[in-house]
Amino acid sequence: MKKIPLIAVVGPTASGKTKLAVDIAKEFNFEIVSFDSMQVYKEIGVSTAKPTIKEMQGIKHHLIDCLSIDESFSVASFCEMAKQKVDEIIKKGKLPLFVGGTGLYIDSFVNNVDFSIPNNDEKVRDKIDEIEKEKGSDYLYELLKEVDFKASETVHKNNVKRVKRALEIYYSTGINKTNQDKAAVQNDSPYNCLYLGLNFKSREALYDRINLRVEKMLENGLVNEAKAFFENKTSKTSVQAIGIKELKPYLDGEKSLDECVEKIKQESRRYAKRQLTWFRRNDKINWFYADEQDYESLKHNCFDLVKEFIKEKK
RNA sequence: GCCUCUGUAGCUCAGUUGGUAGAGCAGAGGACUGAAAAUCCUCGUGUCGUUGGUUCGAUUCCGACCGGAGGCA
Repeated sequence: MKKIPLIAVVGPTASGKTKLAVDIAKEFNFEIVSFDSMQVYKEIGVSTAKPTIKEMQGIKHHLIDCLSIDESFSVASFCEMAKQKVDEIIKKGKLPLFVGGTGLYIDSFVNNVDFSIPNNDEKVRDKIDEIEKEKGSDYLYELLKEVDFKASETVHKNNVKRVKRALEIYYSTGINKTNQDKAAVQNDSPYNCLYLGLNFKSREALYDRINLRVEKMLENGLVNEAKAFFENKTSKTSVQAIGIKELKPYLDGEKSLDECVEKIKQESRRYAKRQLTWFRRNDKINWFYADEQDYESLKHNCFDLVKEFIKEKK
């Protein structure tokens, strides 16, 4: 069967993905689908560096502003929503252009990971938390060894969040994580993805951009956005947003604004580093370095790859 | 000007009763399948301010000098 072509612009935060994506979408009449765990939230736009209406330049953007901060989000929901969007776009005779920074999301979608078996259960999770309180996290790890020895070898003992998740999978379905993972990736993917990776040869250059962008966020009302955020009901997903959570001590009068802003910059830099670690292991990514060539030539190099990619598919 | 304290990893500081040193943070690399902007793992050689002296041997003791903080004038 012929595979559905997808194009994805990936890269660390502040590398310039938004602009490049819009330019590509304009050139080829694509619709943009965001794969970003935070840009889905309506109420937070400054901290998430969401594209403005002006930056979108009339290009249709999907999976931005579709949730409220009191709703939680997950890879599974993402894949479900993205599938719907991709189907719609294909039906229109167009192609989707994925843009974002949440590597897990795009890879899970492209590889068609199966999330159809529900294996998350609040009650089970509460029960596990209770066991942890009574007997400690080392005990949880011992349980995991019994239930899923292979997972206990992969998941580090100190990574309590993952230990708990593996136990949750087993206790809510009766099938352990190792076996479920195996089944989830068995399906052949209906997609063929062209990855365009945006990065900087100089880490320092990337970090300079990040720092500068945080300053711009402040000018654009980051503090007010954070203030409003904490006045509302939030979810365990949305509270993770960098740029918001770091301002809490300032809003509570515990730390100076400067201290908190420094923290935002630092957390953003670390986030960029983690993103790079994730993307680097994907050898399908075609990397472009924004500090090695000027934007116009970079853009045209991307256009060439895209042109070739969609020609093959016809 | 005199007195006291202080100068050790990018930062904050331990430490060596004299045998050339180690934590936290920062930083780098890595892992990652329903919270992923999260969570976790690994990695520490630096003229121990400079310069003389004592000593087999000094970052450690002594002197001088140069920074920094405080006190007295």
